[in-house]
Amino acid sequence: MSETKKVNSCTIFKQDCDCFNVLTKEQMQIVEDNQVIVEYEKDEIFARQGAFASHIIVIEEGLAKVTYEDGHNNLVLRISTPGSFIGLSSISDQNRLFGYTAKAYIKTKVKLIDIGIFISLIKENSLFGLELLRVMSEISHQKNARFFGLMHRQSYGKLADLLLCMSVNIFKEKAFILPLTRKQIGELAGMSTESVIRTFKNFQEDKLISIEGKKITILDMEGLVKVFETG
Amino acid sequence: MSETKKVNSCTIFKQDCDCFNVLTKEQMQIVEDNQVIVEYEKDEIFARQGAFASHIIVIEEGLAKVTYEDGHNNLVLRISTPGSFIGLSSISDQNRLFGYTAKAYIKTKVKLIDIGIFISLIKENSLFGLELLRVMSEISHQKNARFFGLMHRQSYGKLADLLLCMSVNIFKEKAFILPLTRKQIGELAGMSTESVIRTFKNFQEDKLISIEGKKITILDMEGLVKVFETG
DNA sequence: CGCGAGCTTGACGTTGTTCAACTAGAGTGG
DNA sequence: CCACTCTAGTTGAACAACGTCAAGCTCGCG
Repeated sequence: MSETKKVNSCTIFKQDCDCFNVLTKEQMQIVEDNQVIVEYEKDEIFARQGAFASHIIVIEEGLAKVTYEDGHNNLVLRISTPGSFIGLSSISDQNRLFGYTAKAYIKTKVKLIDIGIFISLIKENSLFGLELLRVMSEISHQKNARFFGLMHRQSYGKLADLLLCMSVNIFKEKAFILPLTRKQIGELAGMSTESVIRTFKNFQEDKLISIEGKKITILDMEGLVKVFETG
Repeated sequence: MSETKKVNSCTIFKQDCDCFNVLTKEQMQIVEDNQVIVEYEKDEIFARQGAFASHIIVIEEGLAKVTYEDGHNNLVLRISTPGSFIGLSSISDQNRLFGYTAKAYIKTKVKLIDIGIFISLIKENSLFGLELLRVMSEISHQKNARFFGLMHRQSYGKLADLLLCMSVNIFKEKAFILPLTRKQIGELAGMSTESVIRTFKNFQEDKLISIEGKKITILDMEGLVKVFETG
């Protein structure tokens, strides 16, 4: 009853959308004629909060983090994996500014689509707009779940959540190489670097996971789920 | 530099949208022929997370809270004031379920629009869809700012934020009657009832505000802003 | 008049941050 | 090839902010 779903609350999800499928052949051609593929290196910023959003960005390959900042602190809104959009929410900003910053965790290839063209496609093809509404809605749900987790869970639960999400949603393996530093993991889970380390240590002592450098192996999936649910 | 904007981070904002203005006279007529006005009493729930969203809801009068729940805990996503939509994100959910719960803080009048009709309007009129994208985008920005605040501020800052937002965005007065219990204020600001009380007490001792029952008067706006910025 | 919800206060415990020190490994340049 | 440095990771100790608990209080209402 109280458990509506077993969804985990991370916002690191693969969001494949059919948006472009609803375009006509001609419209698709317009997109293809006006898109640019760019590759960014690790740690490069390819969308900066407050800057003019001249393009809609679609991640092709790689991994990026999307953060909201204010100079002192920053909050990771989500992780973007191939297929996800960056800058959708700028479509409607009257100034067309990015509402957040996107930075490559690893070498990341993105597709840039001119925002003017993108908007004209929305105006021409209402189904395209509807699909985009679907995407934004999905992002919104994910964000709600993510923030719910960040607010109401404590470190054990948050970190278990993150590991489960990485394993289940991103890598689809029980063992995976996490290309993030402890610090980055910390900001993702909303906790300090030290707490991440200590919690990892406890997880290892409890035989839930094993860690060798950046390689994390989930030894006891059920146990970790239990921590996620109760922590 | 580091202060990009002076925006306060609450998600209790008035979100008036021109969505319906882009409809043709005929389309507007369809909306009007298919809308129902309903009034809910204080504490009544008019949208329940996980339930079928048969209608899009527009707040006409009153004040409501939108929460994300999981049985044990709940997280206030935003406060809805007249003009705001509830259920927009269900448009695109394939099951058309509400992603959150909406509950009236006070007597609240809402307009219900059949979701099927709403969607057909989006399909017919791409400008309508674009406007809705604009709204969702706005909600998204507000949510980012809100959670940024909830995550990175401590109780003083969060409560100062809330009071400023109430005063500036909702009531547009330095003195206003907050129709919420301490507990409700607490869940809004992400803190315990007791912490709300203690913080209020401190604010009064510092001559920032005065409180008589539910009536709150901001005595020192600048001081409160300072607390908001530094706390 | 008495009940109960909301409010207030104090004491206490705990989580998790912060700080500081130390280690390990990866580059770098003489 | 060996200091030298820099980053990332690790550990311990101290501390602070908050939540929790428990107890009284107050006020509105039946």
